[in-house]
Amino acid sequence: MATVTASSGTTESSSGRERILAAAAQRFLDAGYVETSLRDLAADVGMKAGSMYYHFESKDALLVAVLERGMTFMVEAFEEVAADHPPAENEPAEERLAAHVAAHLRALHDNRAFTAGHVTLFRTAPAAVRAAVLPLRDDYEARWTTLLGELLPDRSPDEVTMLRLGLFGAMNSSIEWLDTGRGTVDRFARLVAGQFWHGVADSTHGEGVTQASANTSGKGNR
Amino acid sequence: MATVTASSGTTESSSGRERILAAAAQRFLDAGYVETSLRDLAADVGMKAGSMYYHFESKDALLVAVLERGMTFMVEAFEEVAADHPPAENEPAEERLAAHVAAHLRALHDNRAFTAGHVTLFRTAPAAVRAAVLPLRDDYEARWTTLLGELLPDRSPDEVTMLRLGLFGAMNSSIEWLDTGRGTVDRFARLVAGQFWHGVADSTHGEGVTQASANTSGKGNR
DNA sequence: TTATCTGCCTAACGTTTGTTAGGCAGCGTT
DNA sequence: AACGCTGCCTAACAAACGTTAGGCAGATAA
Repeated sequence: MATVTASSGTTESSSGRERILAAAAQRFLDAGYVETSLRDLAADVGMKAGSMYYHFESKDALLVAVLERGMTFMVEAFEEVAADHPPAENEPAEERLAAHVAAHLRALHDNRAFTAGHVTLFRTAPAAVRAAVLPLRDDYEARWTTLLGELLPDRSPDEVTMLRLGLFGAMNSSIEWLDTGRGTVDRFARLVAGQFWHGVADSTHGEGVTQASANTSGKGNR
Repeated sequence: MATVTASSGTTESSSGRERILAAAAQRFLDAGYVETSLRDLAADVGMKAGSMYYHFESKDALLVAVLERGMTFMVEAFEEVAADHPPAENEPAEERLAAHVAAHLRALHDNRAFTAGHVTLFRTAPAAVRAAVLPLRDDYEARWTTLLGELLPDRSPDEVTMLRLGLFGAMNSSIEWLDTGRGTVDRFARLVAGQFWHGVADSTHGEGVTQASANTSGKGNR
């Protein structure tokens, strides 16, 4: 199986490559990987299909580049919050969790085009693509596992793992229904963090998530 | 846009149609919809590609049939539990929730091949396919919304909707990592139900979810 | 001026895809 | 015996796909 590389290359910024990357991310998100043709993609950026091979060695490499950037956004957002909420301080666990949940959701939705691929099309991506992106994903997941392990010292590692996967499922699935918008994302973040920590039976919910723009019927799916 | 029908037809049971349906469900789950070719699919059931058009009018109709069956499993499982846990009795809300969570996860994993499509490939399915399956989906979601509304009378409808979507995300994403097996699924169901209701800070977790066969590194993705 | 590199285009290639028209063996019914 | 239905096959179709080889205008450097 041929390896697929995509990271770096030259000085990173050339307008052509960047425009292809952005258009590809958007199309992969809207239509999926296989159903996106290089000809349509090229038309988006005012090129012809063959021309894109000057910037990317293959369609697979394009997907790898999109996914790598997406996961890089997530890792950077995590690191930023981790710096502000170090484990040493005796900050309440609930607040540390809330900060990380908010950061995850913000990074996810602010860079939706690049990050959503990890939710929607990583599973069925070509094997070579998955292999190329997996180290970055494992890295991010390991940070969360460590964090939750610190926050829940009396839970077994297996429980921590399953709780993390459940939390990821709750957060990441919002890609498919939560209307983008800072206020909305932050409100959902508070709801999820509060629910994850205190449960839903707790009557002391915050200021409330009213007027949330949830796509309640699913009919908005295009 | 041409409509796509698939439900019923004859007496339902003819070996040919049924074998195609099962093989298609499995292949769609493993490889995705577009990346599954009718020729490979036909080979699975010992046929040639053209022969399948005797049973299904198109590839899209095949996908519709798979998704319809999957959602039917879910609805039936819900109804079964709803009959045993009627709203009238003053059963603790926590127990009603736990029963429904367990039923959802069991139905999901016991019929994995048919149900998983709703998680993994509904979003990017052809528009005609989504339109054909959407009524069944809306029906199932409405049952859950009603249930959660009864269980959480002091939450706003918007909050209920978002909590449901979060719960669905946590449950449904397990399709991608939870090893099938009755014991495992039931243990995860108890963990999720307990976490959703009491939160993760509650120290009185049940007998514990040890030895859970979670695919912790994600490396198991094929 | 000449040479080199960047960035894109044209035109084609081989392959794979969903789909269809027509045929044919086996069976039960009349 | 003739008929019709079921269930599958063969062979081909047009369309779309990812990818490649070669070329060409413009800028930059020697």
